[in-house]
Amino acid sequence: MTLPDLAERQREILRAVIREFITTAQPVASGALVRRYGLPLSSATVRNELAELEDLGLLTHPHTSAGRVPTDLGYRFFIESLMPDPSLMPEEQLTVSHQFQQAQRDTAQWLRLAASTLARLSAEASIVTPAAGTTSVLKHIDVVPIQDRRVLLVAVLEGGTVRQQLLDLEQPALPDELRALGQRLTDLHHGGNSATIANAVADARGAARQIAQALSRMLAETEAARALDVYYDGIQNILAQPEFGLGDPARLREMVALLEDRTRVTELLPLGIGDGEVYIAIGAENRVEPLLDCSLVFGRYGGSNGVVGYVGIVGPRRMDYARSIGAVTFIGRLMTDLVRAVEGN
Amino acid sequence: MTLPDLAERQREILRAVIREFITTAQPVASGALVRRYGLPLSSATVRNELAELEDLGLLTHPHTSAGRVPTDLGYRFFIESLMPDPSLMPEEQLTVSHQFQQAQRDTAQWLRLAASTLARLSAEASIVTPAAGTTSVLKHIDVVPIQDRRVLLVAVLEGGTVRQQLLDLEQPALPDELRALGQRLTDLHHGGNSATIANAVADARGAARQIAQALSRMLAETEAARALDVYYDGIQNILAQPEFGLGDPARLREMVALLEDRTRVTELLPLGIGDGEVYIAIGAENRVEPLLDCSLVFGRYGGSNGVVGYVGIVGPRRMDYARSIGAVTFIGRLMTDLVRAVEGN
DNA sequence: TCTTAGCACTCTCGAGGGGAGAGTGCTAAG
DNA sequence: CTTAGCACTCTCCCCTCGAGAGTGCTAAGA
Repeated sequence: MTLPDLAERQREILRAVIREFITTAQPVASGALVRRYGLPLSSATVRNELAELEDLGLLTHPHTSAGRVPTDLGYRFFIESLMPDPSLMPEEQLTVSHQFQQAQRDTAQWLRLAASTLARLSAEASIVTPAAGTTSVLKHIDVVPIQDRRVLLVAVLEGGTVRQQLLDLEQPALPDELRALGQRLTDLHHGGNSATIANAVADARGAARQIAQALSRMLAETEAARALDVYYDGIQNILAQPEFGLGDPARLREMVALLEDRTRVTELLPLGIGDGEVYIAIGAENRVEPLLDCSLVFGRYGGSNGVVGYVGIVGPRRMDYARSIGAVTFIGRLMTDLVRAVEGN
Repeated sequence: MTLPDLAERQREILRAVIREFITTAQPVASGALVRRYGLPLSSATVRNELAELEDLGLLTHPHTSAGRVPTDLGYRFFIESLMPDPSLMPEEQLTVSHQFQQAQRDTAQWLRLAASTLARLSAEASIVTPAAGTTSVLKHIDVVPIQDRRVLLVAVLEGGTVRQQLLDLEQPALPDELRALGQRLTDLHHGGNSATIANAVADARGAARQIAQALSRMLAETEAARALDVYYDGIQNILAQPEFGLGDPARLREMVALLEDRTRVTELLPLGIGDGEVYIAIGAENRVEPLLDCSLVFGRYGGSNGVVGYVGIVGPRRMDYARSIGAVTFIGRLMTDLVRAVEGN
């Protein structure tokens, strides 16, 4: 589907239709366009242009005597060649950056903040996944004594994730011994992943062996659980959309169920896109059933060595694309900076 | 408001009305009761009894020719003296315990699992807060080198929370030095809180001083941020309730907004209750505006030394209280066990 | 005294029927 | 090429009305 060429006046009118529809959620009438956008034309002329835009597939009619509504192609055209600069206002950028700096420097909090900020900026629902590579790489291991044989394993992974796990040692150990053990294991397994650590288990004995086993399993589980570690926010914004709030409640429920089900949300991620790119799926372009009436705007962020995460927005087709793209781009950049900082690049 | 005494037949009828209303969400007719519960009575007799229950304030009428609906007092009576044993089935308990054991032993994951399990068991929305004392107490500190002057501070707190923060040291340090520093700081500040560590800052120099400052601030922030660390799940279940789905969409939105706003959710927590108790607010009994048509079922869990968290369910007045209470009690007990394990008791 | 059949009465809910209003498409004139 | 004018269409809201469900009351029966 290639995008048609349009005369400047038609571009102007299409832009106005989409702007109007985005704010009112009502089919746009020719008269309203003339009135509200001060076009130097009569409504009849506008009607002729609208009819032509409809022939080109950019607009539709809900029924004969209703105003015009953009089609998916219409939105696409808008995004490709009519949209204003989507950058956030400098003040907004500053405010958001400031919030991220003020947040405790903790990955989970950053992710939560990213999700809530995206939701607030776009007034839609947001999705954020943690940055992670395809395999988890160990950076540091620490063994914290809890009570005689019981210890807490704390593992810092490449990318800044921190994992913890309780473990009951076969033999009791003194805090100093545990400390030394943590140090030795860090030296030994630094840079290792689930597989390499599993290989090294054979060479170890006693507590070191036990911990290495636990570590290997933990890293494997981390990779498996990664898919489930998804942050979302702004479901209330979906409920506020007139097209969803007034429509079929079962459909609405399905949408929310999809967002809440962390195993399914990951189906939405545009795994193919590159850094800095923005992926946009309009309406039926995304394949997930309950979201056929929704649009997705996703960005990717991440560090150098294949460590990537996604930030995205889910809203009605009628969403403010410029704003969403601006928000996704900006938050994505912010998250990239944070990941890079933790990585040490 | 004291609860009235009822004859056995009235108790039977009230129980049937509530059971029926919970499943159908429709006003209950006298005829339907006779038909569906095999009462050895005519509908006229049941009508007389219903009228009396209404006089006692346990039931109401939406309008003259409609069936009966329980009042808040009716639900309260049901919970106090009509409800069956709320314990979950042994198989369910086993399944859930198993899931918790299988989960990675990670506090955040446990909390998430608790929220989703509660939501699934009760088919309502759930809220879970992490276990935390009124002040954060340090248990272990670790300094992980990232890149020359940049380090990652990892602090393990009493109760199993793990906090992390990036820090740029004034002077570069070797990994071994950092390791020793972590060890020294752990020995020094173990058992300390934000205030005691702040006091000790004056005595320290260089990196130790910098880290102590960061630690103190981190602990203070942790206490402040605790209120924001809330897990919820099952919003889709709220949307599935006919009383909310078909009603005012703005009202529905307010409810979801309340759940999503972590600063406000904490207003729902029954700070006064004891361990093992279950707090139940029916309808208008809870003070939070958008939830006047909802009931809350909350439990408290926690360790010995004032470290407590909350698990709860939010649903329509018409919720299955036995099931909700059973779920809250069971998950609360599970969480208590987990916290105790991390504490080392 | 308790139970129940019978019946009048009330209220909701859904279907059907205009009428107003908004908006279009077309035609013909400027 | 633009635009005024007009017939036509479709939605939406309001009204009505009948069917159905359910109650409250009364009077008869056990």
